Amino acid sequence: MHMADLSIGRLAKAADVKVPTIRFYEQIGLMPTPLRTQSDQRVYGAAAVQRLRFIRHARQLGFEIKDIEALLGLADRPNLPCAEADRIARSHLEAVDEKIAQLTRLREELARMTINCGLGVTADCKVIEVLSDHGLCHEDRH
Amino acid sequence: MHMADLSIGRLAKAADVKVPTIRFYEQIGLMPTPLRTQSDQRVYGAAAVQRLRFIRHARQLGFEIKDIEALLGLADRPNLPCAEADRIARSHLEAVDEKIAQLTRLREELARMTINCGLGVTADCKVIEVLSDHGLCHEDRH
DNA sequence: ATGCACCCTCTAGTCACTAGAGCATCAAGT
DNA sequence: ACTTGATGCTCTAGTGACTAGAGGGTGCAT
Repeated sequence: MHMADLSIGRLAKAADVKVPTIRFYEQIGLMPTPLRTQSDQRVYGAAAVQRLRFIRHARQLGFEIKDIEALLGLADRPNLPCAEADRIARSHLEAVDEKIAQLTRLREELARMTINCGLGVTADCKVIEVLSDHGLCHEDRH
Repeated sequence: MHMADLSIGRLAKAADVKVPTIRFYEQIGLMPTPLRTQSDQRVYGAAAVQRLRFIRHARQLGFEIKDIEALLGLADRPNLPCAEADRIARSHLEAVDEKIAQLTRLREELARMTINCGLGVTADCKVIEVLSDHGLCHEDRH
């Protein structure tokens, strides 16, 4: 065992990813199958830490695993033009913008719902009322 | 068959919900089991349209089905104080606010990633670079 | 009578994990 | 050397909210 070698638990700490998640990534082929000790325990090197951190960061940014696979493939071939990575990131950015806009509209509706509520009985409840009658809703995107 | 009665397909159109989704809601008990024709087809009345529209609107607002069940229960008992409905809506509003804040931070990082990218090769790609080295990321919430 | 849209049930798949059972192994302290 | 507790292993099944598909039956218009 090399000095820099890590058990799955240490890798998990080094990349801040849970142990079962690492095994799951291996199962779906996102992480390569590692070497094993004689007693069948996984052994990882520094490259695994790099790769797993990349994955974790991309997941936190909301990239799907398919996209991460593509990005990892690109990162491994530094001579390719980076237009593809850019395309993936830009299309993700668009999706995030759309999501923010949608959540902001939603927030307004929720705020209107709760602003005059919490004191009376259900019959006069703004929350129930707004949910019951879509015509009361000021949102026009659905 | 009453004049106002609807097949599942007509109900789907009336509430703008897909047919399999209605059957799914019935299966999990969110929609009541409807009457059937002699040939086993589901028959719905006006109440089903109301309920399904309520569900659809609440889902669009991002409420979970558990919450919707609770809200439906409250809507059926108009004499209860509406504090509970208000509590559900307010806690959902908080979650939405948090999500918007999170997505906004994320958006900034993505925008920084893509702003100088798309022209060179992968080795110089900002997207890959930022994902590879978390230290380059300005976000502090992870 | 023929076609076509609609309806039925049932199973399995999606996504990215998470939880749990049941067992083996390792590291540290006594 | 022994024990104890953390960590490791595999495997299956569950989550949420649907969605897709197989394989068939029904309703209505031409």
